[in-house]
Amino acid sequence: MIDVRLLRTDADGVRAALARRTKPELLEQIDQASRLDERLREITAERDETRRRVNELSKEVGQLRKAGETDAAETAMATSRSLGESERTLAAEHDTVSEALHQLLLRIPNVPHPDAPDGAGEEDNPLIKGPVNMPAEFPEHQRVPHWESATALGILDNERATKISGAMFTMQRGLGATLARALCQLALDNNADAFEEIRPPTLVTTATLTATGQLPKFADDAYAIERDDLWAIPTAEVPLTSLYSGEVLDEADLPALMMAHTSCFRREAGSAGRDTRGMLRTHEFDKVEILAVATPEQAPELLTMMVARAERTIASLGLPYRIIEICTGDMGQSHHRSYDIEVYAPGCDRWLEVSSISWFSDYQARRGDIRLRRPDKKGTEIAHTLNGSALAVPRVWAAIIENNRQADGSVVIPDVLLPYMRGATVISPK
RNA sequence: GGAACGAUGGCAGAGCGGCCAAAUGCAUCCGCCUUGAAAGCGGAAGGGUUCACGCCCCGGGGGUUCAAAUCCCUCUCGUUCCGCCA
Repeated sequence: MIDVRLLRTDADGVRAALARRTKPELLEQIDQASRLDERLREITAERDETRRRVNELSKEVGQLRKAGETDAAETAMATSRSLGESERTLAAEHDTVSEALHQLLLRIPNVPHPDAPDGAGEEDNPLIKGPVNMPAEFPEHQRVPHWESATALGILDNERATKISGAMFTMQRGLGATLARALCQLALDNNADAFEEIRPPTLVTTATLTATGQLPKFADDAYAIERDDLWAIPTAEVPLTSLYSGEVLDEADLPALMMAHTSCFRREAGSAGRDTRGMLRTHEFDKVEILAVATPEQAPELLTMMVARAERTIASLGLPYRIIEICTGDMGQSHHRSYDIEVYAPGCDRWLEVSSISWFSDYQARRGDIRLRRPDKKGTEIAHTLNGSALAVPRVWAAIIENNRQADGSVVIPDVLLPYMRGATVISPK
């Protein structure tokens, strides 16, 4: 949620910043929010003045009663009673306008960082680094899509996953399952020096899913368990961001760095038929997420640090990769600045997004009410949040299967994963 | 799932419907005292919103009343007991 006060003091600045997202309808929404805010302030002032008089009169009633002046007390009560009527009307109007403004603000995206590159969409995302580890050409045996080679190796059994749970669910078996878990372990171990490991719940309340920005706008993309009013998390970002919601953190305790390995659940509504093969897009997958709650000053450096950490893990696997920055037209609604790491998969001949690292400025923290207190300052301020995937399993798994495929059809396991593979060094055909 | 009790400031814990933003203790900060500290003494100190006056905040929501931390309803969470259970 953007700061309404910013809208008040610098409406033109907000307009200009959001115009960079190249969504014309946003500007209309901002104007509407400004109008609602103005109206809200008028009503609030009027309501508060009425309340002040009621409070005043009520005190008088008490004093008059005590003094035995019953008639005067009755008069004051009558006045207060009629004021109470108008107070109720004003309060109702206040609540209506306030709710309308709130709903509108929930849907207005974050302002992009001044240095975020301009652009209309995906095609304008600038390349920041790479390609790294990219061979001049790939031998024919690497040009096999993982859904074919992995199925042949017996480590991917999507046919049975579909039987059990329906389309777009996957299942790894044997060393394939071990490999998936090894990737998570690697990502956790690579970040354990700085990040506290958390094992959060994967079912969360509506309030929690709203705080991170998934609701109300993306309700169709999340699995809902209606009977209990719970939602399955699409990413560990959701519970981790809300870990400190409603709390005031001491500046000395920041940044709070957390990581978690969880299943992630996505309905992928609207993407039926796209990327449905193999492990490119699935309803349930494993991911290791890293996340920071920080002061505004700490945030830029943390963003760099988190990108570097995600990169280091990908690089250590020996996969061809590149880093791109997300331009204003392609940025997610909560993002302030954002980078993607992509891995090349020769079998499907595609760059696969395997990590997305973003700085949310105070957008999420305002929704989630995460604040910080400075030692010498009165009051509190809204914290900043950042998060990113340290490693998302399916696409990295797929890229390993394709990139490490040998001429005989076997797949060599990257060295950094060997400690987690129970002695296996290669996945061979049966 | 059933029953009883509970939820108040950083923590603990008072609080006859009006004198309650809220006692007291601990913790914190600033003085005094001391070579320095502890103890003792004196003082300061909640959050949100507003340019400000003010308004709002005693788990959330609703109600009664001129007036609610206080009464009523409801939800959530916690504790204890019973039941069920991997």
